[in-house]
Amino acid sequence: MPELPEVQTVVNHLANKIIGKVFLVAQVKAPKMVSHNFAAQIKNARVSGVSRRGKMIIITLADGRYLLSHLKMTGQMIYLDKLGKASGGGHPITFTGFDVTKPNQFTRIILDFKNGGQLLFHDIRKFGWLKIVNTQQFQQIVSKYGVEPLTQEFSLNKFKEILAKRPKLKIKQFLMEQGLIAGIGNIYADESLFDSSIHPLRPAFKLKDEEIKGLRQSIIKKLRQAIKLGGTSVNTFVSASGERGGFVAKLKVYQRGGQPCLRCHSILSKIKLGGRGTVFCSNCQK
DNA sequence: CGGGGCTCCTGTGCGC
DNA sequence: TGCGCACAGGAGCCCC
Repeated sequence: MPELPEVQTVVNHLANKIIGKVFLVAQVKAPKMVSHNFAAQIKNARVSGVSRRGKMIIITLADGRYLLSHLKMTGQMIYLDKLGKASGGGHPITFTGFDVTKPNQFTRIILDFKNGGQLLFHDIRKFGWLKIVNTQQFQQIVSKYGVEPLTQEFSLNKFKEILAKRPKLKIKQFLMEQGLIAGIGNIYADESLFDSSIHPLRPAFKLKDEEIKGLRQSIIKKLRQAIKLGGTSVNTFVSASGERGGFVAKLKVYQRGGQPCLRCHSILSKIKLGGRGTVFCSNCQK
């Protein structure tokens, strides 16, 4: 599922392709996934920027509005050039037997640009969305996100400060709380906790200074590593050019429940925490 | 506040 | 072979 590194990967690709382009027509095959009157509102809008806040994709429009999108679990945004090819040099890949670099049965929204080029929004489960908002709505949405972990703002002091806001929350759930830290989901929460040897059920206020320091470093390290490798392709993630991510080979605990810990060879535990699968090593995460 | 559960949705993989 | 079901889970929502 797309988290900060995967969304950043998509944003990086899109930024190179669609800035300056003007939307022409929207084909909305799944009306629930878009905001009211979407097709009419997107028409003739010019893209002036592509960025990210947490796991949300922000496409800035030249007229002051914003096209926002969330990939949720299985969303994909694919850019096709005027020849209908997914540029970026990626090899075409398939998932559930379908080529993601062309429209298929999971293509929920197609946005055509003037003078060629298309943006495809694929989503098997239809949890993802696209919406157009004005400046005021945008400010309100963005203000609900917590600190960006890959910015200078995410200092050790800042981390301690936000941990103190929710002292009783289990550290894994804390890490996934978008209003506290933006962009971490199930994969990077589990991986960061393993990397820093911290048990996912520890209450935030019980972390020692050294552990907080280590966890912060692990979060930054894992997110940066994943961005460098183009994200993690668990299930259906692909970049905007349809490529799979390379971080999947670096996963140490995620989806490895019941398998040996790569550090101490104990069998990794798997539990449910807040409805989410959580894998950790009960021997080396304390 | 924390915790639990439900909801949206659909493909996959299991047991029988 | 095919049916039924648990599971995957981001995030909003509800209730206790």
